[in-house]
Amino acid sequence: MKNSSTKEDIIFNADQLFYEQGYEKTSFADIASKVNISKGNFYHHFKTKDDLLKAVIEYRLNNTEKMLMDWQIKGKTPTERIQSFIKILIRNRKKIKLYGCPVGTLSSELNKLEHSSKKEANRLFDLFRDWLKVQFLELGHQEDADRLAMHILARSQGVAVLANAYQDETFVDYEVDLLVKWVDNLNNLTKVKV
Amino acid sequence: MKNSSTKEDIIFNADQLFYEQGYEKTSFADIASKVNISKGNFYHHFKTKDDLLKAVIEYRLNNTEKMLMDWQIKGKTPTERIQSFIKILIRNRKKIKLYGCPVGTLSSELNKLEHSSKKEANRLFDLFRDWLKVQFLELGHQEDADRLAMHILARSQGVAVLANAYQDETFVDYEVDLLVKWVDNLNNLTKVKV
DNA sequence: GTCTATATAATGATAGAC
DNA sequence: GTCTATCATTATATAGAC
Repeated sequence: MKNSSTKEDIIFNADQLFYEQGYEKTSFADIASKVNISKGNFYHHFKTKDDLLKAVIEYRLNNTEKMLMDWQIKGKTPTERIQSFIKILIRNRKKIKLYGCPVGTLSSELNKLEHSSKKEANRLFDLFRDWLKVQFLELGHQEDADRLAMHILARSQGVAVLANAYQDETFVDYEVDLLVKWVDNLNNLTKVKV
Repeated sequence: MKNSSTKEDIIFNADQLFYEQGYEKTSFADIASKVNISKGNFYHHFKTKDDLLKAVIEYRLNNTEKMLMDWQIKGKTPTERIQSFIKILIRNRKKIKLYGCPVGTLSSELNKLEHSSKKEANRLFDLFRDWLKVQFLELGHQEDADRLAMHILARSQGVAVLANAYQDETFVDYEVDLLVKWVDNLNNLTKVKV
């Protein structure tokens, strides 16, 4: 495990650079200089740049899974858990303002590149989608749980795109309020139904 | 005007390629082959690639302005006009599914590249934002016309990102329905108020 | 495992003939 | 205005010494 530290360093820094600059724009030279290794050393750990991307996506998938499990434990009700998701826009708004959503922007880029890893990158969306769906199912939305999950995902993506375009953090706050109210409203309707 | 045809050809094809593949990924070779000119000829019309990007953005700005003026004339009420905007998601859903929103994806890419033209690219958002704001003002939303404009812009962007990620056109239809209902509801509330 | 040196291909860009 | 070279630079990737 000791000698895997450089590999982890590469993944960690590539993850950041891919987010901040985009995958295409980020060169091995960029990463090598940030990790403080030579470009040659690189290829001992990853055969190609695509290979590195795969590792970064896997890293992100793991981190996301951990985060979702954490939310699952800490939120006492589905509504509370959904709000953990919504509030991520607030928690990360500084980075979202600067670089957009890491999931959405990578997806957009890889889709345009027709990149072989685009499917894997979109699995990041699946993690959120499936997790949200579970919450809506618990709230009693048997019929449209997936639709509601997609809706809330789309709303979040839209907020990220515009916060990034306008470099505007306060816009995030306002839209998050709207989303929270939307969830509360859903919850109330459900309670009335039941 | 006759000899400007090649220049226009370049802009027209670059516009498409920047949308489909992204700005960074699209090379002069790509464009030259599509326009059927040599790479050398290129530099007679544009000094640099950045220069070409500026021309493409200007081209898009002009087209967008024309489209908005057209909607302004053809829509008889603000609600009808806002729906022209929303329905663009339906009209362009095939391309949105494949490449996302041309405005949003260019904005995201240029923001990550810290490109000198990012401000100009974001003016595309401004055109829609200002136009939508006018409609909401006419609907009587003096206080929050801009907020409503941003909200509807964000919703549209979110739909585009997810339709692209999931290569799903039907999702667009569903979200467009929700948006239309949202506008109708606003309109009714306004009428009641007045 | 890490380095230096290098191969190779593609990119944006230029020079100059026609 | 368009073409055919060609250049300089950068990118991914490899070879081989340590």
